Amino acid sequence: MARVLPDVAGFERELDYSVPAELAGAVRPGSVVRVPLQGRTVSGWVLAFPVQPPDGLVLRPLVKVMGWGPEPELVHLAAWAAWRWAGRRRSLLVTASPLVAVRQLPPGREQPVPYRQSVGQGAERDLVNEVRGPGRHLLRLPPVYDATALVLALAERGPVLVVAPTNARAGAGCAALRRRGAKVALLPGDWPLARAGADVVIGARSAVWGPCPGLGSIVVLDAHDEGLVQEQAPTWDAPSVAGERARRAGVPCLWVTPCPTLDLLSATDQQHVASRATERSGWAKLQVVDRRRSDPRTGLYSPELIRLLRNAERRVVCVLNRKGRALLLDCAACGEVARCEHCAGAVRLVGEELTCRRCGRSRPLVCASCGSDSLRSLRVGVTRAREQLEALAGRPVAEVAAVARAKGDELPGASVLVGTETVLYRESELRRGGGVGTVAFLDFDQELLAPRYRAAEEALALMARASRLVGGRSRDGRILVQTRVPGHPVIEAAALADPGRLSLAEEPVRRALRLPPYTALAVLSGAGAAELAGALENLRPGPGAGGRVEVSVLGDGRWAVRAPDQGALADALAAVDRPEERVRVEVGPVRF
DNA sequence: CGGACAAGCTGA
DNA sequence: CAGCTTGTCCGG
Repeated sequence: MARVLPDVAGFERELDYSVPAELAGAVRPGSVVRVPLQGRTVSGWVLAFPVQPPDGLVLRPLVKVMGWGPEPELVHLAAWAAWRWAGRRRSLLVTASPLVAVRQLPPGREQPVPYRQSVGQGAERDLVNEVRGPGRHLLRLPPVYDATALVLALAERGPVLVVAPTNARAGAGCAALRRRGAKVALLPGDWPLARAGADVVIGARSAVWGPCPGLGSIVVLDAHDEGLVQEQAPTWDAPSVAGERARRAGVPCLWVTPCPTLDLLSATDQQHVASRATERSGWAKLQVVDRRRSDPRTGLYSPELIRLLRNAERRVVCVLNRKGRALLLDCAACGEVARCEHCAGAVRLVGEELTCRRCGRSRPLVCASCGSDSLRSLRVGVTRAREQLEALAGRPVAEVAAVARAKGDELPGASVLVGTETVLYRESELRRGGGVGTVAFLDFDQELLAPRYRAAEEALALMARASRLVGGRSRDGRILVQTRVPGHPVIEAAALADPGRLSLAEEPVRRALRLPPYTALAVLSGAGAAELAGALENLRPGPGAGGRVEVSVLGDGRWAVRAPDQGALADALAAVDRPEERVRVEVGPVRF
C-alpha cells in the first residue's frame, strides 16, 4: 500500500491506499496519483511506498498514477518548510510538481552525466575552488556581474540549480548558458527535462523547489532580492529553502548578491568578497546632491539635476516613489494643510478633486478653512513631477508605468523618463532602447527614512539595481541622488562601492532593538489573528514550545510575534491550535 | 476543501 | 411536512 497526501486545500492528513498490481510499477515516493476521497477522486502525492498496511482497516485502491512528481528529498523538504513557515505542505508540493502531468521523461539520461568543459575563466575557477564543501557561502559580487562563467565552472562538479529573482533573469541566464553549450532546463516549462537530468536547472524563485537529480550545488542570484520571497502563506524565501536543501544534500549553497542583508550574513557559514577593484568597477559612480539647505517646496529639482536633464547625452531615468499628482497640498492664501472634512486625514489631488486617503471621500478643489481656490502641492507625485521636469529640462519627459500595459507596449522614446521605483524593473526594455546613462533619485530620503526596519537595506538594493541599469563605473554609469542625509550609511556604502559599511552601521541598531537576525519575527493578520495571538501569549515555555515568544499589537488588526530564533518561533506556532477564523501567518523576513 | 447528513427554519 | 438553509463532521 501507499501513504498519500491528498491535494486538498486545508487538508493535512495522510491517508493509506492499496496499490493495484498493474499500477505498482509506476508508483514511487513523490509520484502524483489520483485517489478516492469521500466519494470523489482527488489528486495527491505518494509520501511513502511501499508501507505496511495498518490492521483492521479496509483500504480503497489508488485510481490512477498521473506521473512523475517531486523527488523524495523534496517531499521531506516541504515538510520542513511547512514547519519553518507555519504553513501546510500542499502549496509547497504543488510548487515542486510539474504544471501538467508528466507520464514519461524525455529520453537521454535517467542518470545525470557530470558536465565537463574547459571554461578558462580564472577568477571564477578560483571562486569555485573556494566554495568546495557544503555550507552556505555568501558571494559578495558587484551589481554588474555576469554569473554565467561561475555557473559553468560549478557545473563541472555536478548539476547546478540556479534560482533567479525574476523569470526575465532566469530566461536570460538560460540563454547565455545554452550559448556556452550547457544542457539547461528552464523552469517551470522544462520540468520533465530537469527531472530527467540536466547540467543546469534554472528558474525564478519556485525553481528552488525544482527537480535536480544528482544535485551538485545551488546558486541563488541576487539573494537579497524581495522577488525571492513568496507573498502568499507559507511565506517561504528561496535563499533559506536553498540553504536547507543544499545542507540536506551535503552540497554547497551559493548566495550571490551585491548587497548582503544582515539576515543573509547571519545565516552564512563563509563569506567571499570580490576584490576591491572588481567591486568598485561594478558599482555606478554616485553623485550626491546635498539638499539640506534647499526649500522643501522646490527641493525636488536641484541645479545639478536640471543641468543633467538639459545636457545629458544618454537617457536619464528619474525615480520618484510617489504615484499620482499631488499627495499633500496647502492653501496659498492661509497656509492651512488641506484635510478631509469628515476624518481630518490628509487629502490628495485626484483629477480635479481632493480625495481623502483614509476614508476615500471627495470634495472640490477649495481650501476648507478660508475658501481660497489656490492650493499648492507640498509633495508632488510622478504625474506632476513629469510636467515640472519637462519645463525644467526643455525637452520631452515621459512617465513610465510599472509594467508594460500590453504586449509589445514599448517604453516611450523620450530621452528623459520618470516613474516610481518600478521603472528600474523594466531593465531589459530600457537596455534595448539604447540603455541608460544616469538614474536620478529625486527624493531618496523617502527610501532612506521609511518607517520599516529594513528600509536602509532596501534602499541600498535600489542603488544596486540602478547600478546594473547604468552599467557601473566600468561603463561610465552614473547615479544622481538628492538627499538631506548625505552622510547616511547607505549613501556611503554606494558611493564607496562597499556594502559592508551598511552592515556595520545596521548591526548594532538591530541588536539593540532586538530585530532580526537577532530575533525571529512573524506577523499575524486576518479575522482570527487576535485569537491566535492570545494562544501564543499563553503558551508555557517547555520542550515542545522551544522557548518563549512575545506577542505585541501592531494595530490595524495585525500582531507581531517575536522569538529568540526561527526554530523557537516555528515550534511555538506549531504548538498552538489554529482558530476557526482565517489567520494569515507571515514568518519573517517581514516588512514593517 | 467539499460532500453527507442532521438539525433548524419557513410557509402552506 | 416538503423544501430549503445552516452547521458539523470526516475522509484510508
